[in-house]
Amino acid sequence: MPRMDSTTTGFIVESLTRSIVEHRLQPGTKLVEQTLADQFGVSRTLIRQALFKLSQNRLIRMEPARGAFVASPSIAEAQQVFAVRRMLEAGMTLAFIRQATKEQIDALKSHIAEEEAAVLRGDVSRRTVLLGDFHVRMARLMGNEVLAHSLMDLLSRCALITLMYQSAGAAEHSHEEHRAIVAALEARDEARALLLMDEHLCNVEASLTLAPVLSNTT
Amino acid sequence: MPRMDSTTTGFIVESLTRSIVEHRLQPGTKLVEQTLADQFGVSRTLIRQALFKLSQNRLIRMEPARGAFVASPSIAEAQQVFAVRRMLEAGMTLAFIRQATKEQIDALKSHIAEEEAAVLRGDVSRRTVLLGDFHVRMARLMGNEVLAHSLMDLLSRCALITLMYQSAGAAEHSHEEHRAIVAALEARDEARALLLMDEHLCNVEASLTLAPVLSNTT
DNA sequence: AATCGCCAAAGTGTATACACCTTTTGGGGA
DNA sequence: TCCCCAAAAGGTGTATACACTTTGGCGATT
Repeated sequence: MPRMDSTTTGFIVESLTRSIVEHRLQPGTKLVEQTLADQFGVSRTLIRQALFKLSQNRLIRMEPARGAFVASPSIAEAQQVFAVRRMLEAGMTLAFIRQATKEQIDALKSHIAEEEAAVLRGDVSRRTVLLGDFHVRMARLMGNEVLAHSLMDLLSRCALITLMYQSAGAAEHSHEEHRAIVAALEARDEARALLLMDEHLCNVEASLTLAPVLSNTT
Repeated sequence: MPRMDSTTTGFIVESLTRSIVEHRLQPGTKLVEQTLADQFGVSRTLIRQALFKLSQNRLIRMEPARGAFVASPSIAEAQQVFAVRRMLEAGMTLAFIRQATKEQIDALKSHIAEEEAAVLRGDVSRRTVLLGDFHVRMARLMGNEVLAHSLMDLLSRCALITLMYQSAGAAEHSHEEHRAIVAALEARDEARALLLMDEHLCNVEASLTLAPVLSNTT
């Protein structure tokens, strides 16, 4: 397939990411290059590029000469990912309160409205996407692309972690917590916003079937 | 070259990284695949893998159908990288103070000793490496590989940024600041350690020829 | 003299070929 | 029957071939 368009690899990455995050490919599944190549109608070259990118995102792990497997993050790794998120998002929250304009806060509010719409009409997959996007959008609104990119990375890993370790009443109230965070941001209440954000992340982590969470909050 | 060993690509990545970070390849330089392939004595396949990895690290940027170029991070990007480092390292400092054992603090002290040795014998390149490693080692000692990996990423970008924007008396006193941070860690003085770490990062950033720095500290 | 267009050279993007490693399977011996 | 080894099948790692895009220069046209 000569020069389909320059986003071919990106398309494959997106497609596989969805398959993993939406559970169509279970953790531990082996991804055979030629099989994927046939399915996507491309050569192994492009598949290998895509797999390599996914391995950088830690959504799959590649074992030399043995192949690529859908990642199955350990509990320890899950806790580390959440710990890093708490560090990053605490800093982000502070920066947001100090620098955000009214327009930026309004943008967050309209995101909350989108979340609510998805919740009300019971659109679970859309809701899941939006709940993750809330955090990335905060970073983007701050104009810090480096931060946004780091967070996106962590969030895709969180999606996988959530699916592996989710328990019964998982993170139903994330949307309400987001709303509370935005309220604190708007009130420019640093302490409260920090606390709410940290609690929120701890709640998400605690809703998994992992060991208890140690917060970073003072 | 059939199956040299499974670290061939890694070797090329390391080699190019050094070339970039040590200024043998200046920002903006085009990296032609066949030329590199000849130099390393491998095929373009492996070179492309290496370039792809470097582009994920943001040490190079790849333009579709035009090639790979040594990155030249903008001032804005530099500031964003430092902002993220401050967030991450503030959290790390807190966690370290709360969780670190005496052995872990001693490990940091011995790192400081290594730094001092390099400073005393005027080994500039070794000193540079160690000054960066201090931060990564802190993360490693905490047992958080996710954090360590994120920091390593940011540090390699910082190395490039430093080379692009360094001014005359660049970061000579980083070693002393590290020593002070470790002292605060040992004293379990949270506020002081946080302050020192934040100041340290601000100093590194301020020693560049960028616009003034806004700290995250309260 | 300046500009536009076309052609050739250089270089990237994708596919394919082939070498080597891993895994599995089947048969023979204890 | 069970274990072990060997051979074949399946799959990854690297090299190479070929298609397409970009770029620089030369010449014709205005």
